[in-house]
Amino acid sequence: MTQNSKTNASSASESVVHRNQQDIRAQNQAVILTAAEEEFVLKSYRGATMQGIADRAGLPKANVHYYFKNKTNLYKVVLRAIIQEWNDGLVTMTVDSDPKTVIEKFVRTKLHQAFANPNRHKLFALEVIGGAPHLHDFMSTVMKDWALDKTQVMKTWHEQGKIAIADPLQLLVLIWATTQRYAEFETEIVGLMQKSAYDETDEARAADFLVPFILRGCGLE
Amino acid sequence: MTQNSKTNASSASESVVHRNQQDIRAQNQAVILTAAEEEFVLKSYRGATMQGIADRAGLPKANVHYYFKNKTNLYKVVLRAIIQEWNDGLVTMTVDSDPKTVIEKFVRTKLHQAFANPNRHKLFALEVIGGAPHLHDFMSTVMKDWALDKTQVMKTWHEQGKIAIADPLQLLVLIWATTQRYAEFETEIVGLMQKSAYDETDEARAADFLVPFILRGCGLE
DNA sequence: CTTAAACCTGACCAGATGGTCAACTAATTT
DNA sequence: AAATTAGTTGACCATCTGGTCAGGTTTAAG
Repeated sequence: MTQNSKTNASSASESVVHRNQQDIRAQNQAVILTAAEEEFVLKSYRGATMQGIADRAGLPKANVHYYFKNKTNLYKVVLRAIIQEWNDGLVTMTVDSDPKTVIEKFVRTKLHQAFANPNRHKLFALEVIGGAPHLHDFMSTVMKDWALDKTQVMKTWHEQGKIAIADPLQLLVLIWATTQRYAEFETEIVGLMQKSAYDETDEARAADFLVPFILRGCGLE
Repeated sequence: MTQNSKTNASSASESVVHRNQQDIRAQNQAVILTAAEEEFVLKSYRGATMQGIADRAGLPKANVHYYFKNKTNLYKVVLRAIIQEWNDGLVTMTVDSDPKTVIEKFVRTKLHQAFANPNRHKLFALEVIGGAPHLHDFMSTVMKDWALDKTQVMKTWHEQGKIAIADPLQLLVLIWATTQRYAEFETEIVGLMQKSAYDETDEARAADFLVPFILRGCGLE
């Protein structure tokens, strides 16, 4: 796959097709970012090498440096994609929202992201486990504000008797844990399922289990 | 803390107290292992340096090599402690067991381990996320056998109408995810709780939330 | 008290890795 | 089609790090 884009490029140039510079930039950057994501997940920050990323991308190492100043910069760009995805997965919830609807949508959204982009979730997890050295700022501002706002809403729901959860932060942690787990622990779960990779049905199977389970846990449904 | 044991050792030698060799071995190995666990969690395998581990242990680098042949060997010893703890946390469950009792005990045991030894759980998670290169053998034998045996028991429970879970593997994943999360994502959770570390009440708070939630989710209680 | 065994450590080395650069080719502009 | 800008890359280097080792000190055994 990664190899392909290189092969394609060469065969294309044989037929004297000139890629315009915008495409060259976009393509190469994309290939490098994907390669970097894989390498960082597999080897973690220090274990990942620029040479390894270059090999995965099918480009010479110096070319990687041409597009991304240095290793730390490349890593930061990868992290930015994670934060972007996190923001996209937000769900609006106010005291007037229907708890059941909101919670179900939240679980499904997070679960879908986990299956769609496991590597990003793995990378996020690696960061947090290692003390979030590069995400500390994001976590203590954007994420914290969002979380505290939402727990406040859920606390109100509880006071109104709409939900059986007295400590909403615990629920938030549980939902993140259960959904993201499918991405982070892909290796383990896939192994226990006796297969070599998730198939198209696994996200649905997880959702079918998780959604009713969590709603029941919340005293809904 | 780590620093202390060095300071203590020096001040002890001032008062001409001779540590016997068995104690020396045991103490130094213990200090090094703790230091290694921290360093490996914080920096991951490749990022951890023997010098860094030595500094944390308050010993010269060459001394670390004296007790543990090399970096890989030291890492393997640390991993062995993880597997040991995993085995200790097993719960016996047969088709005749009471689901509610067994599940509650399992959750509490895992949760207690998570709070008691967060670093080990973080290290385990780092391994799995990175594709479990060093735990592959353990996961595809011991862990798999145990998990498949237990899902079989739970499947029988379901057929007997004792439990509302049709897909026990999903439940197993959920329990692992929710309990271990408190260790793995310590940084994040502690931050959201607006404190700098877990206090004595947090394990109980997690258990009070998790146990009823999961039992309700299983259709018990 | 002598000898042996275990422990300790500063100094050193070889290999790996991030990063640079000069010379080159390809695309774009004028 | 000349000039300019963008992309490409092999070769090179400084630094970091795992690992070794010789010569030392401390503890234990005879």
